[in-house]
Amino acid sequence: MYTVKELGDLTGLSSRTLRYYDSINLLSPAELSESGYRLYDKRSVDRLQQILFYRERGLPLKEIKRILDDPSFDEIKALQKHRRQLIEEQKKLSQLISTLEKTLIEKKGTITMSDKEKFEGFKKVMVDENSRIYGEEVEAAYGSEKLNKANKQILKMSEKDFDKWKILEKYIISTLKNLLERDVISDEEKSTLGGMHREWLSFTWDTYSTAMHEGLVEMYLADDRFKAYYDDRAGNGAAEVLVNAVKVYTKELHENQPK
Amino acid sequence: MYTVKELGDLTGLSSRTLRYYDSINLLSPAELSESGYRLYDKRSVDRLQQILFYRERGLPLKEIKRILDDPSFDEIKALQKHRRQLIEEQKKLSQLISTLEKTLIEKKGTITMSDKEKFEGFKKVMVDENSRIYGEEVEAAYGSEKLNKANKQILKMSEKDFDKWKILEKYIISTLKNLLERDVISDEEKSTLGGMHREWLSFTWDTYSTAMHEGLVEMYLADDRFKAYYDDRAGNGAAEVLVNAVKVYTKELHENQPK
DNA sequence: TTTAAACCTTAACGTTACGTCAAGGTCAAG
DNA sequence: CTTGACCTTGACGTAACGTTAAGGTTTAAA
Repeated sequence: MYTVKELGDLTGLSSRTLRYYDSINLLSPAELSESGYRLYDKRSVDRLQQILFYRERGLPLKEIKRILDDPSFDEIKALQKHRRQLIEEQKKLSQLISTLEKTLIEKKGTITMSDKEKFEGFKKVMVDENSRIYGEEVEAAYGSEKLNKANKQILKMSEKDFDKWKILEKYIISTLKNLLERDVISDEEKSTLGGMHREWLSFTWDTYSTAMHEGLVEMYLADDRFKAYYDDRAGNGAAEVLVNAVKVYTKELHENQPK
Repeated sequence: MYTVKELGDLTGLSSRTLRYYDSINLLSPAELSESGYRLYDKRSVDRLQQILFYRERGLPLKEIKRILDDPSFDEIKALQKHRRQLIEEQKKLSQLISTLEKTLIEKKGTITMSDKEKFEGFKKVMVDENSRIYGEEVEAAYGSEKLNKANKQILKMSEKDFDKWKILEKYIISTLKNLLERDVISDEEKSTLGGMHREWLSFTWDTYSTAMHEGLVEMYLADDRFKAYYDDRAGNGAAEVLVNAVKVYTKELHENQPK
């Protein structure tokens, strides 16, 4: 049995918040002590965990209450949905960090960003409760129209992404080809190429670190298969140029001389 | 020049929000049209981007205004701080997903969780404007490698994912090869390797628990075929290094104690 | 050329999810 | 037996908008 303070410390919530949740009947204590203290038990704790997962996803408390109090509520399915949503959220964050890093480099004067690019990653992950948790019921009731629309959007998106991914790769290779014909390559050009490669990478890697990026391209050199891939497509020495470009790019991310 | 709606569409904000930001002097339009329409220019757009980065980190608008209006405000430094903070946020999310996955496994009846474990990852990332100004090295030390993404398994493994899977495996092996040539391997490096292995694993495993992860790598040692697989590719003793690395990684996950 | 849709404006009230007193009761430790 | 850290129920405050109302402007089509 936990008191409000204890449960608050456990979860990071304030006592006031727990009292508020009681007042709106979102989370009532298991019982009251003789002197009227709220006492929470294991079941409350589990319910609170669910509440916080939903809250983390940005659902209003009223909606959370509706969902949790629904007799057909399926805890496991809800948790799986949470996981998908959080993974989406993580993607958004990665995107945001990527936008931020691009901005950083832009401020240092080597690239320019479109206004649209400046806000990639900010927009909210869509929270559509109806389309999955009660997927079957919704479909039964309203036909599969709404559901299909949602699903189609995901498919369409990834198809588009896939195209973008391939285009980006082609672009990298043609840039490499261009640069190989030149005697001198400026750091700016290298950084731009490194950034392109990073963007290409971000389609397949959800998390990014400069160390890992450098490690990957170093592997390009060590592994003949990868080296051959770039050399074949863009010309001899292409892999080396790319590795060098990525290093310039990651170095710029770490340094902080303005302009 | 953008009107409210246009800027709103660009950023994902509502017109009302932009009008509100104007009313509190957080973001004023560059000028007003003849008929009184708000018109935003490039400078507004850049300022708005900064505002949104701060907002994403959870700072109250009043504080954001104070920071941006401070004459000593350094845009580049601010962006770098955003980056560190967002990476921190990413870490929290990974932790949360891990908690969620543990909960899922618990619900399926194979493990039990302490009440404390049930809330790991919920607590807010500290938003401390003043601390950590001198933390550039910290950033280098804990890159986001450790922050692995959970299961891609939701979707069937696409061609794209399959490539990533193979690249990741190559990368693990080349890291192993590197580490084998060294006398001392830090816990950081081990943990990073363990995290990579987990990410690799997540392509084929639906759910994750540290116990399962440990169990799997222990099997690597017991089963000669697995041991040979890594030893052949990365050198003698590679399997042991990997097992050790995974143990460091899972231990860190349990202790929730970075560094 | 007019007319309807889709913008824009200010003003004002509503809402969510709490924070913050205030005034008082309870409990374990010293 | 007193002190300090808890707890209680109000009740008002607040941040960051959403929403509605009442009306003016722009644009593109009929």
